[in-house]
Amino acid sequence: MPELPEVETIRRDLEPLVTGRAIAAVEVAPDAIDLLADMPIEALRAALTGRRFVSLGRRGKYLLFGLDDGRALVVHLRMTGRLVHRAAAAPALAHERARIALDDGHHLRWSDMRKFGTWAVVDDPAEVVGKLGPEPLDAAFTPAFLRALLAGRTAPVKAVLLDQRRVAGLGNIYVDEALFAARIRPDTPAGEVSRAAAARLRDACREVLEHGIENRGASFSDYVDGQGDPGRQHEYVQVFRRHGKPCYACGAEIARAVVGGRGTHWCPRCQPKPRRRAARA
DNA sequence: CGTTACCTGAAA
DNA sequence: TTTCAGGTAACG
Repeated sequence: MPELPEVETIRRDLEPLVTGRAIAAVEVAPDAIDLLADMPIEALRAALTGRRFVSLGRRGKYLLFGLDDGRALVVHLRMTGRLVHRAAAAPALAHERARIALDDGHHLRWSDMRKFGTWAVVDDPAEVVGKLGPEPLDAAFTPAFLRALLAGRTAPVKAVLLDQRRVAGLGNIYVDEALFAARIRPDTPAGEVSRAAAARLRDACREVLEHGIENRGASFSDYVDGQGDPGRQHEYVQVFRRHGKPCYACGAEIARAVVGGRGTHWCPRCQPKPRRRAARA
């Protein structure tokens, strides 16, 4: 469900609502064991109850809740996880499986239809996020960095962008949108992306993510923000899930195929196959 | 490297 | 009934 813009929107929503708040109680549904990577529910409850939230950060698609004992609650929403701030008396969310009671009469409610999301309390968030690639909105994500990432690889450029160890935070929506904006076909072998195209792609990644944040995320199905409201970015996508419809730029029919194991959308005219270096006569 | 599994519900 | 889903880890 959530990619960088969706997780960042939730982070910005929740940060002022949880920072400084103490944790009065933690309730986890009995069938929510798989929520926790390694920790028994009782250990989670003991680690959180009585603690105070001191910060809320994000790395890639992870939310990092800093605790006043120096540890951190690290949450990943995977496909359908939701984290919503609600008055304590508010009715349960659909598929609600956990809640954190704050000391101001509100809850952080957790729901997760597909049960893929994870929580972990760790001494150092690097235990979880240490292997991620750079943030695409940081200065370290330069054209030269991206070019080096792609160089020499035969995997589709889309697969490289989706690999969180190489760049952190891009997912299926924003990769398709960035490749459209950069006029690169998603199945192009990464090593065949030209220097100029790689430079366009670097800018395109940043632009689509920034637009996604400005529009508070894309709600194609399950994503909601920290208040439980959908975003608007799905109204502005150029190619994602638009297969069979006309390209806004040229009118050609948007195509769909599986690339890198994921449903992939592109404009066959705006994103032509790269011109192979002419064979020597 | 690509494929499969994890789980549930909506859409085709 | 079958396919598909915004993610990732574990396979071969």
